[in-house]
Amino acid sequence: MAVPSSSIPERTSPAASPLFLREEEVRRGVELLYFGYTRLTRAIDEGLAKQGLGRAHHRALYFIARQPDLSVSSLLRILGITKQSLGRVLNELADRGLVETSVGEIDRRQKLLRLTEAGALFEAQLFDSLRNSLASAYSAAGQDSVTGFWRVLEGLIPESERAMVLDLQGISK
Amino acid sequence: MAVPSSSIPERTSPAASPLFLREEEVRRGVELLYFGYTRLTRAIDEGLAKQGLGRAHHRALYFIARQPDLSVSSLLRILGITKQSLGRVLNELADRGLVETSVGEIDRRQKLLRLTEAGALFEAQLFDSLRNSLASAYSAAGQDSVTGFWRVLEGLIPESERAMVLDLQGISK
DNA sequence: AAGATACGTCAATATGGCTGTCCCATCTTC
DNA sequence: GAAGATGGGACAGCCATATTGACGTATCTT
Repeated sequence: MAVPSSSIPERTSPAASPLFLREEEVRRGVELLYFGYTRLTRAIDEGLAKQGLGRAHHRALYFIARQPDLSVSSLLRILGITKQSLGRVLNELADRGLVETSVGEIDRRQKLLRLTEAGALFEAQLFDSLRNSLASAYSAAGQDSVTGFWRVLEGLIPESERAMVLDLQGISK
Repeated sequence: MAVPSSSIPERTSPAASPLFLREEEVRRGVELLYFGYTRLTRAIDEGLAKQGLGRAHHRALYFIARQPDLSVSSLLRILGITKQSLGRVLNELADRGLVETSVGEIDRRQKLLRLTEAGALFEAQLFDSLRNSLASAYSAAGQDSVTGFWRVLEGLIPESERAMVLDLQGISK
């Protein structure tokens, strides 16, 4: 048994005490999440590299595609990075003609972000790669598994942020 | 509907054609994976920052804890990074007295890695944070969901690498 | 003895974050 | 209408983590 497990009572069954899991169940989740997540993004990295872009650019493209005309501050809230970091990314995307902005109608201080035609095409290409990966994983696992997959992941997101994520998905819960 | 979805026939039901998912199901998976994964690691980042370490160090500590006396090349294979990158990380961990090495008995060229007592203690602390997060997500979702969660994630890992991951977990499948 | 392998190291480079500071335009409030 | 809050942008410098390429040494295999 691995050294750091010494303090964990392995005899405790998860059914008896669901908040004190056996180490193997935790490690399995951690590892599958790590490898699953990195493999999902790996395919995309190649497409991005061809354009001299990185994962940060994809995240911006992705969420702009998801919610056209969202404001810079909304995107900042979603990504959880600083204004400066996002600023660089957005400038690079604008330089390449993938993203364009317009002045907010309600609040003229706001800049609303959306993809150009080229940007939408590029994002769609990257999205295809995500769809292919997820489609094969979903169909190999079956619909019930997919629901469980979603449920567990939702539980990993702190209460305070869960609403934001579900909002993105149009879940008004 | 988001711009890049234009090429996706939303009418196609996933049951009829599981390999051509509706966009919303893909986006939901992508987003939950992104937010779930980053939130899981966020808690750990704080503990690491106190010691002046980063996520890369944690990954090394984690897998060394998981398989004491594993070789440098095994760790390289698991992490999928370059020798140079790992070298720096291991040196920093050794400098802080968290990791120690021994010469391989079978093959004296190998260096076998394991945690010192301090290293094991530190890794156990970080692991606690992982266990807490996963425990609450698992128990909120229920055992069936957890199984589905695992199944989908396994499907995200390419065939060629799946054996390596399952090996870690003692699944000889 | 020759070649492959395990490991380490020097050097340069890229990416994507961060902090701190300062600025301007616009909206809100008093 | 002035004061302050807010949305957005920009400059400078720093840090962590990864990369490539080249080279060196000890050890194992053939």
